[in-house]
Amino acid sequence: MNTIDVALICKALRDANRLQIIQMLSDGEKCACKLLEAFEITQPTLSHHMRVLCDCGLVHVRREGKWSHYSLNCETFSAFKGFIGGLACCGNEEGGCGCQ
Amino acid sequence: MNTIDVALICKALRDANRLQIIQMLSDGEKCACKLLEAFEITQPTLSHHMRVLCDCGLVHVRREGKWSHYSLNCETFSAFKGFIGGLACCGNEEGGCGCQ
DNA sequence: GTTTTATATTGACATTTATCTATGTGTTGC
DNA sequence: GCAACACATAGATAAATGTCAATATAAAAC
Repeated sequence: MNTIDVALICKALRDANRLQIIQMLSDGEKCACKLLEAFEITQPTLSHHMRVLCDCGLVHVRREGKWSHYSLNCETFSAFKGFIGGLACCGNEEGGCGCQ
Repeated sequence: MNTIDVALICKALRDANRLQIIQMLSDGEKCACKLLEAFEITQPTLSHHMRVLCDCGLVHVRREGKWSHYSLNCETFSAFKGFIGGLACCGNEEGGCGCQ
């Protein structure tokens, strides 16, 4: 997974509602109707959010009759977690680039 | 760290340039001039990006004379990694919400 | 077949945002 | 003090985006 892919996923997660959707899906597969109950948004807006989440590969949809069941796409999500988790952060306060 | 904070950070990381800046800072502290060399953007644009990264708490700036040295803010960044890493994803393909 | 139900698509609109040019601020060196 | 340097801020603009109302699609129920 490269920077572009990660940026696409972050772009999808920049919305607090979508982030909360991911949190809910992390608990297990949910259908659109259940997700809709949890938010103060209209149905088309939720549909739009789910499309964004699916487009970046973070979420998978399983259609069954008139229901749409959404779940996290493990492969993409794990790769994303790996990228973020792989970034170091501690022990780099001083003497980096050699300016001055 | 709650959903709002994480969404703010994702909002900051939604830009591929900023994500790459984080990647560079993950390697150690860098001054603005070194960062600028790595991108095809103007100085004010870089300054804007750094402000966004600082505002969400992800990056720390150390001013020294006329130089600005940027580094990852370990505390915020670790909390973010913890949030993302803590989201489960596997083994939830079936039977979630009880629809139907 | 008609109605209801679950979800998706379209089109519009206000807000946000990435980028630029121009300018300001603060520091260093002469 | 003055010029050069590193960086920040202000203002403008085009593009992206979250949201909604209206409508379409597609399955289920009758």
